Amino acid sequence: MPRQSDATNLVPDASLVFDPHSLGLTEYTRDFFRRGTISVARQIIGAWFARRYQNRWYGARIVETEAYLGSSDAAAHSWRGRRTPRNEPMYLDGGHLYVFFVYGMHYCANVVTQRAGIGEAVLLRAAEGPEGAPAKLLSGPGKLCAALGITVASSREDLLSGGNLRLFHRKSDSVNIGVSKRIGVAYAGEAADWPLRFFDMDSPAVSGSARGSLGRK
DNA sequence: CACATGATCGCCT
DNA sequence: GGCGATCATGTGG
Repeated sequence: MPRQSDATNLVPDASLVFDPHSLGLTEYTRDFFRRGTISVARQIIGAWFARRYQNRWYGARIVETEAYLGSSDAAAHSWRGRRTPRNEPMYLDGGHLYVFFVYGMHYCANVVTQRAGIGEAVLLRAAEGPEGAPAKLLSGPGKLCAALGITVASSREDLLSGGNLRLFHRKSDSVNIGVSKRIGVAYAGEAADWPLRFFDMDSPAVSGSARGSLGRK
């Protein structure tokens, strides 16, 4: 058995197989991701994050995100303009993926926003699989990556170059969106209280137990 | 339901 | 050397 950190291209969960085209999904344009990070974080609630693996598509509907606002945001890896080998993908053009490894065992996936050199991104925190998938299979950023088999091997990938990772949306979808402070960033001073977490209030797959002031069980 | 804790390791100071 | 954009499991109310 390989150690976890050696696993770089994992198999997605079989329950996530789906067909993007039969669902009437379309892809975003580059300009969509080059806009304000908060807008992108809100608007990709309800979008489908998809990975092609061995000629099949696996995907899940995003139900929870967080915005990370670059150099002015003490919770962001790009705080004060910091650039390291790990966070370098944050500075790619909007529409790329930034994946990092935390707590010695989990991966977290972000969609880069704004233009190259800015360093902002949206963390994908939770999603729902297609019908039939276990309700809480992707109910957390680490679980989301595990279920889709995403690791740092996918960092730097472009969601808009016809590759194996993409983001789809359906034009007419409307979602009841809740807002709260971000999870797990208590160290970040006043930025810890900024209302930058967005979630589908009607989804049972939202991570943790706190679902905002209107939280439901 | 609300905490508390252990697991585990790459990254940065 | 310390700690983290997490998760599962445990305890107690």
